[in-house]
Amino acid sequence: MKNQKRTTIYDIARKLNLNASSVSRALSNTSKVSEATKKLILDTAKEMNYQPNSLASNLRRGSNRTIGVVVPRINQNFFANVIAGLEEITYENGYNLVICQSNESYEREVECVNTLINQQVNCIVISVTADFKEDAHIRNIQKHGIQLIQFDRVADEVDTLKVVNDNKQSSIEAISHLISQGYKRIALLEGPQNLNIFRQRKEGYLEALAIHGIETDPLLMKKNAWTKELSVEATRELLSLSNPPDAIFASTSDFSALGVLEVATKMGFSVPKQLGICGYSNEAFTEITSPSITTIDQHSIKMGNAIARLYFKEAKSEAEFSVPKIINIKPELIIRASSLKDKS
Amino acid sequence: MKNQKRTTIYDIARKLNLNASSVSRALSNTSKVSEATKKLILDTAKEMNYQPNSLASNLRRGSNRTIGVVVPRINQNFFANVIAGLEEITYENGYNLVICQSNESYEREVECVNTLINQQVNCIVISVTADFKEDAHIRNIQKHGIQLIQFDRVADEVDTLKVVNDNKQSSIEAISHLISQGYKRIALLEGPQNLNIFRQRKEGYLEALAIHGIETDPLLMKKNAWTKELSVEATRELLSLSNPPDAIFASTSDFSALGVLEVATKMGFSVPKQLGICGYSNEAFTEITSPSITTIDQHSIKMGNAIARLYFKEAKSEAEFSVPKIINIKPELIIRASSLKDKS
DNA sequence: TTAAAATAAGCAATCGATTGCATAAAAATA
DNA sequence: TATTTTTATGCAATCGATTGCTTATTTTAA
Repeated sequence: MKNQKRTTIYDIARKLNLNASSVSRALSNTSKVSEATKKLILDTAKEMNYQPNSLASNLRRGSNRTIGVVVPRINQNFFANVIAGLEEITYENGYNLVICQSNESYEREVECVNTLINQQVNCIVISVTADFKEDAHIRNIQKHGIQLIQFDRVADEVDTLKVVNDNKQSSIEAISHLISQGYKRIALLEGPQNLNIFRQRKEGYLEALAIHGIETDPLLMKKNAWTKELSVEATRELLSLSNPPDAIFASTSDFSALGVLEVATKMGFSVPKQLGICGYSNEAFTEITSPSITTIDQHSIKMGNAIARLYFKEAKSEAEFSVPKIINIKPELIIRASSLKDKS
Repeated sequence: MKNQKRTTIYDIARKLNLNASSVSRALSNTSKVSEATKKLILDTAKEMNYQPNSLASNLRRGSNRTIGVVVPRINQNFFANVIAGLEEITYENGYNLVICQSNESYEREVECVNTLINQQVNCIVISVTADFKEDAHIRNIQKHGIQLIQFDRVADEVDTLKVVNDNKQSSIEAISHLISQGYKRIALLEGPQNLNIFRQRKEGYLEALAIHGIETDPLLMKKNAWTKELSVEATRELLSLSNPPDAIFASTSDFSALGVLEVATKMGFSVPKQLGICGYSNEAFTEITSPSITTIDQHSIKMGNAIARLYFKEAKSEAEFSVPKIINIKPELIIRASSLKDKS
């Protein structure tokens, strides 16, 4: 069974005393085959359990109806959802997805990209690693005439199609909400600043404070607090200050926010009365913690949809496709108990 | 830029006044090329930004170093983790993953499988839909000489490599634990019985009760309660019985268990004092509900690893690979507050 | 009945890399 | 120096499907 030979169009042609070209035409249903032989060919194909060899036809046509995806982690909620959203639309269009994960390693990301280039995918959809160093591999995609769409974590300086959240705006909304609830000393847990998304969230934080005439305090801005562990650490330091914050914006993730909540509870700060909390991503669990956590929904599935639609629109238009174009998906502030000082 | 031509080995050969075969040999680093020309070729390849065309070489070699995966939903925790586990090992071996989701639709599953067959993947890894009808498409994979590994939700009657959880055993452990805590009327939320995993979990439930000499009560076994909504419904009915259960085993998922918890709380049953709860899958949130939920961890990442390792072991052995072989991953009962009657 | 038009089917090149076989050149041996 | 062995390179077929061009056959029009 291992070395069983597959049926090819030549096998079908031989059996019917026809030429392979006729079989090909019958199968692809293009003109120039009589109805009678077409039926004959289709029946024999089914009978012989024929399955077309995509490798061959893709090689010939120079396209393989495939979109390659490179993400840091497949099993991270946000990325899994974006991929699900992508899959929905690509499937409708008869395309396939090849998925790679860079595991937050720059070297591995480069390898993934190269593999996808070799596979001649029609488009590469990428969200770069936190470990991002150079953009040569990204530019190389374009050099090979492959459509490129960056999303969420993007290399700003490369001109490509981009689908992003408006991180700055959502931060502004989150902070404004906290301020409107009466919180006055708002701390920030930052992510690595080499990633655009974390830079933008910080900008939003700073701008919101400025708008409301609140002075910033360097003591309240914690760098690199982007895992639950790091966040626990940072929160402990913040809450030990002689003048501790009365709210914490965990701009990196809901996991960080969860860390904040745990430490706060342990240290006897009541949430939201003494400490307001806002996370980021709207992970499923934020709804069921006590108190539930205020957070920002990134509409990840919609984002996936938008990326795929962008590709199919751009790819089908004959226009120059390299016109830089940025699609902004508006995130949504989900207000829950952890930031409702008013009502507590 | 759109129609930019890619560099091929012929371009390199022409530039160096060599034959393409030498270029190919130099690049694949097989013998029979002098060190001098090899260096020359490699340098020119880099200079010309050459990327091999995998389609061509795969066609020629008849293999494309790719594993196809078909799962019901990419963004479901369990599957996302299995995929992550798969990816880890396949990457180490220089293979790629092509991922498809069937969206719990049988028709779509068949399509996915066909696409993967056409793509000549080396192996198909599949977990079937709840909507499972016939196994012709699964058998077809084998007919085409493609390695096949089923996992978790498997079509029992097809002889293939399988990687599964011991669902029956884990159910027995869960129920035994509940009994040991003093619960006496234990209800079961079942999943669709056309899926092996749900049948096994039910078997385990029945067997555990039998072992402990507890009679079963048909009123306590709720069919098809496998989403949070259905589970909420079922729980409401159960708790409205004149003689309600004192524990509920949500064998379908933690989401169902969450539904149980919510209804119980709303109806004034205190958990775990009056009602014990056990879920399934160890979703992240089970740790942070109040009370936290007892559940069963399926070791999903390890499962993905095991599947991939199985393939690479079987694929490399020259032995008949179709020997049916089943790998059992032992799930682990994670005991949390929701089932600790003793201490409450 | 014959010429023109339309249709059906075959031929052969092509996509790019791989590989068995043949040959030329260099190295080793006699 | 002549002969054998080794090494490096070229030639050409191959993987399977697609497609422009040609030829054979049928249909339609004159």
